[in-house]
Amino acid sequence: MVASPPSSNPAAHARLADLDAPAFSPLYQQIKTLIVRSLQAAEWKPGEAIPSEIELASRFKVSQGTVRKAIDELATENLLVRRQGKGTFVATHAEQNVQFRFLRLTPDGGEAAGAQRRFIDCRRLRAPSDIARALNLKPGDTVVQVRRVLSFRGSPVVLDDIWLPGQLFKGLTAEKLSEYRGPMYGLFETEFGVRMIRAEEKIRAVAADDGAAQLLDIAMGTALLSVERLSLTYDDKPVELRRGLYNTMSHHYRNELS
Amino acid sequence: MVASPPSSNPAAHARLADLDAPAFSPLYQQIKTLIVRSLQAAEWKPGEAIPSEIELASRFKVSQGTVRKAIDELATENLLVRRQGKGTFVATHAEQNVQFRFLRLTPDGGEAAGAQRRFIDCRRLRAPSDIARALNLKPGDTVVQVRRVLSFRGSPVVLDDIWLPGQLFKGLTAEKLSEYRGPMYGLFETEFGVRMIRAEEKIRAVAADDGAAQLLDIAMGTALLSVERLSLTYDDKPVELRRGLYNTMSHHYRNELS
DNA sequence: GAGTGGTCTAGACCACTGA
DNA sequence: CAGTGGTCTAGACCACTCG
Repeated sequence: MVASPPSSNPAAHARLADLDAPAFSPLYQQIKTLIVRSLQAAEWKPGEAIPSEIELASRFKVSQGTVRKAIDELATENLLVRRQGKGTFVATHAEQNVQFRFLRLTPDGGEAAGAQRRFIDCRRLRAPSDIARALNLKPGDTVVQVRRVLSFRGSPVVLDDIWLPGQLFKGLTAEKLSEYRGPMYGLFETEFGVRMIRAEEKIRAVAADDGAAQLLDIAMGTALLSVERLSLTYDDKPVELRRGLYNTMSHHYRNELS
Repeated sequence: MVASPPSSNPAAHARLADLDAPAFSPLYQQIKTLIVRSLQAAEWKPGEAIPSEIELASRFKVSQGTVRKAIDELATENLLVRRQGKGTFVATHAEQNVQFRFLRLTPDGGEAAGAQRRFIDCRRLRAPSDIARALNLKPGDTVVQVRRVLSFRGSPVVLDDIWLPGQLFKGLTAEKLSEYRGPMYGLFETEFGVRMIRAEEKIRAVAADDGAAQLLDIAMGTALLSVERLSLTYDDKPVELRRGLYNTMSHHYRNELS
């Protein structure tokens, strides 16, 4: 792999000497990078199987163990999913079992129920400066703004305002959003080829303003959770900014620390 | 290790046949369990080095690779910390660099500053029923309750109410809390031998009541983040319940999703 | 230089899946 | 049954730390 002589063991670290003064990078890291590139180039699509470890090992001219270590890390980063006996698959948001992978809201009682979605708005506009900055766009670039409400057992609980780079989401309409079954990020994958890899959230407590109060069917001034999410795709490129208001009367945001 | 013949490779899986109908458990999992037991028994204390991989391998009669895999997982679970060239160490809260490992509050500007602590109260009492339930205590067991305020740059930001099982925290006083330099969990480790391994948080938005408003120097009714944390030690045994109120005017709770 | 963790290989065998 | 990932071993060598 990567300009390495075809010989065996000792060659692995020889790469170090080839270059000027590069940071040393283990083989399995380089393999990781190559695999991510293939994912990025959609050589294998979400939900599909990638080549077997043995095949990848022979392709990259390294041992199976090295490929294993690379895949192991990609699996713990949730980019890949291993299934014993079947293969290794590209992770996807478009599956039932991983629904709401990014939604940390849980009913106080315990059992998570399905959500009803209602799309209030979907329009294209020039990005406000704060949005543009967060999404790494030039001022004046167009963004798609989506506004929606999530309800559980008939009660509105979440009000989301979502901004997406217009460049990447050409042809996104309220109709498409409404028609699609499954999580929104699934639609983004299949329709626009945009995969959300990870996200950073900033959480605050705020008082409901008039508009939020009406849409969430609560009194103005009610304390709400404000969740600002920046979603990133490969190479940590930001592709979604989302501002959510959560009514936490009968739900809570759960988090695990370790 | 574990009733295994001293022979080499094929013996590893023989354990499967030894027992009735046990769930198959890989060797490295069993090693993990043994290491955790030693941690639990304080055979190695927080901050200390555990034996080298080679030594553990010979002790458990397995290969170094198997020990490595066990330690790898314990390291990603933050029970151990690897330091190349030096050894593997028992993770600890009593260190500068991991201060606030469990406090996800960040100033909006960016730079995290040191916190000033002020202890308002530290008393022993019979556990209220909800506290007892959460901590897995019998009704009527005594708990230690601590109330404190954290300030940043002179402004009060966090009001914490903390409940601890009285059984485990004999002799905990406001004075000890005030005197101790470093994070509270560091004191718990060194003074009481209680190690916080992981925690679950439930987050809500609430309105400040009179008492909280005064202590946090804000108007009554201000929206606050309510963070209820249940901290667990080995074997997922709950050892702390904490109810925090965070003023998020100039700070936010940050979270990473993946 | 000795001792530690980190990387890499090669090969054996086990567990699971699906044709 | 063949093919996949999962476990385990043994041995070599590299990178880092510290005396």
